[in-house]
Amino acid sequence: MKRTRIKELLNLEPSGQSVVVMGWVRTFRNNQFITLSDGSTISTLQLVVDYKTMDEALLKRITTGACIRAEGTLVPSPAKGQTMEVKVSSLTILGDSDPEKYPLQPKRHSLEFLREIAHLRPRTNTFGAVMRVRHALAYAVHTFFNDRGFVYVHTPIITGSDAEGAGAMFRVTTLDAGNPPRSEDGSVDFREDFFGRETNLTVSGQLEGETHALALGEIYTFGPCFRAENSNTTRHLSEFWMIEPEMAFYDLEDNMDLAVAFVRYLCNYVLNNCADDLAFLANRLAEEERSKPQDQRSEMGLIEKLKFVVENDFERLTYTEAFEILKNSTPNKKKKFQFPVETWGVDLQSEHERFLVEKHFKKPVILYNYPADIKAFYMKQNDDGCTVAAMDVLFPGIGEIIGGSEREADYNKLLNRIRQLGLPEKELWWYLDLRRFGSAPHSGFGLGFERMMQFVTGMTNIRDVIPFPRYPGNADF
RNA sequence: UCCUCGGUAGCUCAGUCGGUUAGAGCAUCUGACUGUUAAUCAGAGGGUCGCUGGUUCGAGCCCAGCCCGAGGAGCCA
Repeated sequence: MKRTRIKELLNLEPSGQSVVVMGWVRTFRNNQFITLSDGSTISTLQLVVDYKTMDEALLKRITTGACIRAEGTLVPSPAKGQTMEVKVSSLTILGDSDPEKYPLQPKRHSLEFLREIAHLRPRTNTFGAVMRVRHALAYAVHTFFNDRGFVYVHTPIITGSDAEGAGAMFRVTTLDAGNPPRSEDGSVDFREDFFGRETNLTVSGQLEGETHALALGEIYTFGPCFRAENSNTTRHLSEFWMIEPEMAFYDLEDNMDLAVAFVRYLCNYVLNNCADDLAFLANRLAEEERSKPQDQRSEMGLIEKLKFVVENDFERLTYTEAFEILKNSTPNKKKKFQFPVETWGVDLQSEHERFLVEKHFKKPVILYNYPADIKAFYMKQNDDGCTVAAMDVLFPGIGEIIGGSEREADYNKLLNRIRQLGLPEKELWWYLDLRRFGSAPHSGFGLGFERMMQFVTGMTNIRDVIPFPRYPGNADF
């Protein structure tokens, strides 16, 4: 007989039909009741065994973590806690689990501890839910763009360009680290390396993405990015996944419209397709909030937060408008900010973004038209001569979830900026070529997939929304 | 990288002013019970107090250095 997954089984009418289930034992109570999980859903299935007739040696092997196959009949449950259960007629141990050594106990574990056993944490309720939501969110990304006629472009993971300056890069090399070939001046001779030049892991697919936007119209990338920054925070990873749409003929406003529609779609998709996992995560978050001091608790629960994003418009304002609000804000006047807001042009700190999003507007905020000096070289220079057509989408608790801009389409303006900043003009020849041959106004943005995951799941540490987090000092598993 | 806090049993933690044999709950094991819901009851085992050095008659506790973890900051998505 074929196995039925718990998710499907729970939709059946229990009427004594024969079923086969397989999964992992969560708890075994009273020598009779097995709580079984097979990962298909957050819900577990209760199996009932007859300890009087079952072989005692087999009974002893039903332990937390063991993998079993059970055959029996699906019947309504006489007790509270579940609507149906399986009366087991035969049970096989597929994989034993030594209870003295299995690290997961039927109790609450700290997320820090679970990070140390990242190979086993998907067996917990929390990480099971997170990973199912992660799948749904990734799927939603593709359906959103596919429905709108965007082309999914695979930009390179190994890259020769080190021009974007989005952060320190990881070198890719096959040279002997202990004894690399040297040039006459003593420096490492990368001409001898695998690609005949210095190569790194990509920090962003944007520049390559633009090449295809200026050929196919609307494209997006969705792949891993790598940054060798020594960042130790709850919202940074050395290896993370980023989604970067790039659209020909979009101006900054079109870009913002798309970003809002995108984020809304993702929230709505998860609300509609992950209800049970979301309910679990919402409850988890609520419990966590309860242990916080009152002034640090968030006003909305997880599900309300997602609905809020779906139903409400984001606040859009320019950097200059935000600057004025911050300058005249109570915390600034009372010198409560660690970094006071006084002169136009300063980069906004986390505390300022937080104030705008969490205190002043109390909703997601889009800031645009930033001072050119604090933004990247490729952004469209505005006519005012001092700002660029950049936009950042700021979310409560997470900060910047999207960063984007209209791109500079004018060859000379772009070249001047590259020279001004002393960037490697020669390396960027192909990027400049896009402006030499049939240049077009175009825009795009990058959405940090894990940051979106944080928002959607309510997990506060980014290391807990990716299966195997990489961060400084940690690349286990 | 900087700031703050932390590291005590498998897990989560307590440990007073530096003072006898380092504790609890859960987990595990043994027995009892047998319609349980992180089952319950009784009992048992389980410790390099992060590491190294120092102060002291005496250090889990004080000092120094190092390692590891968390939160915040910077960088950013």
